[in-house]
Amino acid sequence: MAHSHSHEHDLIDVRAKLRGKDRRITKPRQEILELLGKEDHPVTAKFIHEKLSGACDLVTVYRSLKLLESMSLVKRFNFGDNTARFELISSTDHGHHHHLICKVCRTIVEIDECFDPSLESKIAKKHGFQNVTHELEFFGICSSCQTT
Amino acid sequence: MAHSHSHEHDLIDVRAKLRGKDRRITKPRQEILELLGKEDHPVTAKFIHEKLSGACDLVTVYRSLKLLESMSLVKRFNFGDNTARFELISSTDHGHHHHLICKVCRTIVEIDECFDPSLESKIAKKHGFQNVTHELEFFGICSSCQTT
DNA sequence: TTACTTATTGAAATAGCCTTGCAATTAAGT
DNA sequence: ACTTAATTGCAAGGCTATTTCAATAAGTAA
Repeated sequence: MAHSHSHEHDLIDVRAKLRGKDRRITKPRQEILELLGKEDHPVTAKFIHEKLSGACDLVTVYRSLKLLESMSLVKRFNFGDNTARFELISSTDHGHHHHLICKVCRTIVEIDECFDPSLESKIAKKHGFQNVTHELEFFGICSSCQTT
Repeated sequence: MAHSHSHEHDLIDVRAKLRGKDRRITKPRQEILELLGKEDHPVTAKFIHEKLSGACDLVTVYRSLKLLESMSLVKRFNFGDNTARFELISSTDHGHHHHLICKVCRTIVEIDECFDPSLESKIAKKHGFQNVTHELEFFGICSSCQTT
């Protein structure tokens, strides 16, 4: 999970990565990273902006997330509601995990299971693709939302 | 694939389904269904509107697609570029198949393979969810776009 | 066919997410 | 501190998709 290791360590990584790219460690970026470190599930830019309540502009949140994504520090998810969600990439699962989302209340559950990686390489080979990855999300109705 | 069975048969189904819902078989809806029947891959509302060149308004395309989706005649896909894509649900695979998308040129390849369904039921059971489905898309770099 | 009822359409306006342009600000190196 | 260039805030703009409402057309019944 995103919050399972120390934030200090993360920040050192970030500083190193930023320096190499001629970029700066700014207050908004630090705050966004810190917030993401505390969240268990992917969150929207709007959510981050509200939680940070005035610490920076919403535009800056978007820009920061885009930067952090390009640096592979943050992963972007799309749950089909036209709103991007972002999660800190954890060092344990390299950002690769999936979600189970309630179609009714939009509750998100983190999923560790995945299918056998041979499926991916098989597909890549069959169609001559390289660097094949996948996006997999599960949708259903959570126990609270079931009409029984 | 979407175009693998007769359009006439599809239209009979559509008529029956529409009648039961107190809805009407209009020219735009017929044209959209016909167009989708000819496409091999999911297409955007804008694409449909352009192909139909003035046959109806773009708003009508959106509305029709939403209706057809609610009737399980059309399936909506999301390839992460903030644009919904739509495909006719074929009677052969019940609309369940996946795609391999080139990250560079956005070429789409239809994929028949899928992981073992036991993974889905396992996840559903573990978290107390019902009616669990999944969205799975593969992304990579196609042979034409590889720098080698 | 004609008349009637109501779903559907087109056009313009609106909503929501996200991006861009530019002047003002601030981080980082010297 | 000084300098340089990245970054921010604000306003404006872009794009996908939805809503409103009067006009239109599909389906039904006479």
